[in-house]
Amino acid sequence: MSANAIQMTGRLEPRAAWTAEGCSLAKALDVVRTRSAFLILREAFYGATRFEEFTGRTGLSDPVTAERLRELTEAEILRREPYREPGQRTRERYRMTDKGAELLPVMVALMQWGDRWLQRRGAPVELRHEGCGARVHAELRCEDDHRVGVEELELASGPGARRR
Amino acid sequence: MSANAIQMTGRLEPRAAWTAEGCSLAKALDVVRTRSAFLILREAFYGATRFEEFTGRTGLSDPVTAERLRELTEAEILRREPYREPGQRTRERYRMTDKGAELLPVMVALMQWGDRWLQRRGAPVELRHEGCGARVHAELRCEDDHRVGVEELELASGPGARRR
DNA sequence: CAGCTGGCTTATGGTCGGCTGAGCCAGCTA
DNA sequence: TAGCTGGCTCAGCCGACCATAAGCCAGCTG
Repeated sequence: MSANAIQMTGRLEPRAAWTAEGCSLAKALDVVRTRSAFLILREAFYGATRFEEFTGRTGLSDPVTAERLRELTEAEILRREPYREPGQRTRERYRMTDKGAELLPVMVALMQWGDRWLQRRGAPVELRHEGCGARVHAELRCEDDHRVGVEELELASGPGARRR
Repeated sequence: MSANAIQMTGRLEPRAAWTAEGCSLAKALDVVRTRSAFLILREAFYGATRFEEFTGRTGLSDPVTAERLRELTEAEILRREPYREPGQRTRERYRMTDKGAELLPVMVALMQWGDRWLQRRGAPVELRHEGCGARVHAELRCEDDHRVGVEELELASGPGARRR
């Protein structure tokens, strides 16, 4: 067993007896699989709401941006809502739903991995805890609030597992 | 400003004055952008090391598996090493490097989002803390160990920012 | 009422990600 | 020596992802 692999317990042992069919990771990737979707979500977290902001800040083309916004809205990660600036006509803007907001740990985790392994001089952008000002990162915790490393993880069958 | 967006501080305000060029998230996505790469990493975390395990458990075809293993090895996320089972010839297997292991929070975060929003009956597979047995999840913390929600985040310029 | 702007859509084409099906090579086993 | 198995490679194809270039429409501003 590799040093960086997760231990198996209970009904998941032996590994040869099951596959990850119906896996939540695969399902999540079916919803947000593309680079463009991640970039649009990044900008949504950064506060972008208007079409032009999304294209301008991500460098994506108009057609891709439009298609992705449609898909993310369809998936209820973004919500379209009308708005009106003074002296302007009514337009649509895009805001994060709670479902979308819960993708934040994914984004932060990816970003910090990039900061650590792919940048020379460290993070170009840092996340800070408002008020306290300390840097923010994503980490694994158990419900008893212990910090958890790879070697301390066990896999177990959950409530959504298919019985056979 | 949307309720689910991050606040800006200091040199990052106003947002119109900067773009996320050189962003770590985009760089990370350049390394692991495909569904197949995520699935292979999932299986590597679950303990797979041999070519046949990767193809069998992910459902990916041979050519894609081979190409992805090559790319992940090239990116130093996996490491090839020779091994030999008794009465067999020497073969190669793939193991996670430390760089690869640090992608675990990304995988866990994606998986838990899928568990929460895309499954009917909850997680098919659960992660537990070895020994203590409590369920494990990914979350955001600051260096002072406070739990951090979306509305409590601030963006600031980091050491790797481009000055102009 | 002409023009401009924001927010798109349409058309076209290149590159990438994935599949199937076939073949190849090393070395063990019969 | 012939076959089998694991770990691949090669060829050919299709659909998804992304770009560029152009056009469209609503409604404000001159």
